[in-house]
Amino acid sequence: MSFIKPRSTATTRDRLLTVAEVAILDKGFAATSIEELIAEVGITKGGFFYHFKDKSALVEAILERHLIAEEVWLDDLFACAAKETIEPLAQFLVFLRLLQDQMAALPDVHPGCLIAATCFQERLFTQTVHDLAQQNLLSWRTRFHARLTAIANIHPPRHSVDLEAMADMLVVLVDGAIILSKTVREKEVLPRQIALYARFVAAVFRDEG
Amino acid sequence: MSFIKPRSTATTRDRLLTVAEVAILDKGFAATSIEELIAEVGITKGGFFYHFKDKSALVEAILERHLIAEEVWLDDLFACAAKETIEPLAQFLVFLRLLQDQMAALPDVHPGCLIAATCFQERLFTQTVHDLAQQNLLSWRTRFHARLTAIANIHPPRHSVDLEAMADMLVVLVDGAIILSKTVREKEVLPRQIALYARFVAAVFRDEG
DNA sequence: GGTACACTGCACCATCGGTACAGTGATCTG
DNA sequence: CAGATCACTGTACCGATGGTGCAGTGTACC
Repeated sequence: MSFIKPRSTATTRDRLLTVAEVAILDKGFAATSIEELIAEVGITKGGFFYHFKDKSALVEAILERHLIAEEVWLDDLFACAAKETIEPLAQFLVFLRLLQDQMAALPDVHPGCLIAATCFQERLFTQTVHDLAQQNLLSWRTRFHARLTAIANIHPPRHSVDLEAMADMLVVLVDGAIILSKTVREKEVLPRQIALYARFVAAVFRDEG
Repeated sequence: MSFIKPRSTATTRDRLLTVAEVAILDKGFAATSIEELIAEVGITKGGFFYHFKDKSALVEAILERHLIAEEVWLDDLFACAAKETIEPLAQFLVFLRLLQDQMAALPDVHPGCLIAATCFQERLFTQTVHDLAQQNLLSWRTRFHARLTAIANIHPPRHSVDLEAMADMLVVLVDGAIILSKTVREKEVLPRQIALYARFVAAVFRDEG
């Protein structure tokens, strides 16, 4: 008596991804059961395994979607910053300001970071999942390293610094701040760390005065 | 036919803690089964539940032990730094150098952070576990905030900075760097971030010249 | 000699991830 | 309009794992 008509795959699969992403960030991967996900979406177990061959494949799909969305998000933020100024340092500082504002505007403590979550549960995930996580972080590194190099060409750094480490520092700060803010339950931690990073960047590159 | 004679509780319990800590850092909490732990230690399931009422109690005990050990470790590092100089800024920079060296000396990628691991698996642990994690991070904040305040009293900061955020920054960098280094599998990430933090501290407080 | 400690050994339960597969209504294709 | 394909349903079942309960047992301490 299936009075519920089949929905398009895209919709059901996407709803599954969204529901799972929220649940995993909220409770952790291991604490999120397939049964609870299908109950929320309104399908059966068979339906779940029709879309994903196992729980790890679900995480792969979430991560893939997340990676694309994050790239778009960062591109947008940089595009916004580019509207204000074309000067590389100023532009980067505007970008950081926008990032900080968005993090400050979150209603609650940041929901968490999928990449960090996968990193502490090594054996629960396939190699593909870890590869996607790696790809994600390296993309941040490359992106910011390019910006910093461009800045350094115009503003010779006052203190000799490792630009790659400085690029890494932003993603490191964001992930670390999420951990700290979740653990001590203070939502201000993340925007404050971004602000401090901006100070650092300014201190290194801003011309004397 | 119990030909294996009972060992003292302290020993068995402690061995359980050590084996579990290594396994959890290596594979994650969910992927670490009680069965595998007792096999390694050489006791039965009944023996395990004699010591810990459940898996979460095991993590509580590991965290409690870890907290104490970490305090001792940091105290030692500061004591070492204090032998070199009594000047607060120089002392803090020596401490950071020691921390960096120790992290650089690790044979492999840092094994991970228990606190971070618990933070992304919220529902798997009791409130006590989360409270212990919070206590641990707040202890870092307090410790470093006191140092930075002492430094700021002597060396008025060149750039106005949020000293609490700067104190948080160290623990944030360490946790974040562990995530990055584990994910991209580069062990240099952690010492490099500590070095960069030291640069930042120096840039903020070091007198002109 | 008695008691507490630190277990053993075994039986058993519920949950959960995962498999297998037959069937079914809606939709697309020629 | 027939037939194929899609997106599932429904059911039955399996193994691993966390966890319970409890009686018994060798050792150490008082």
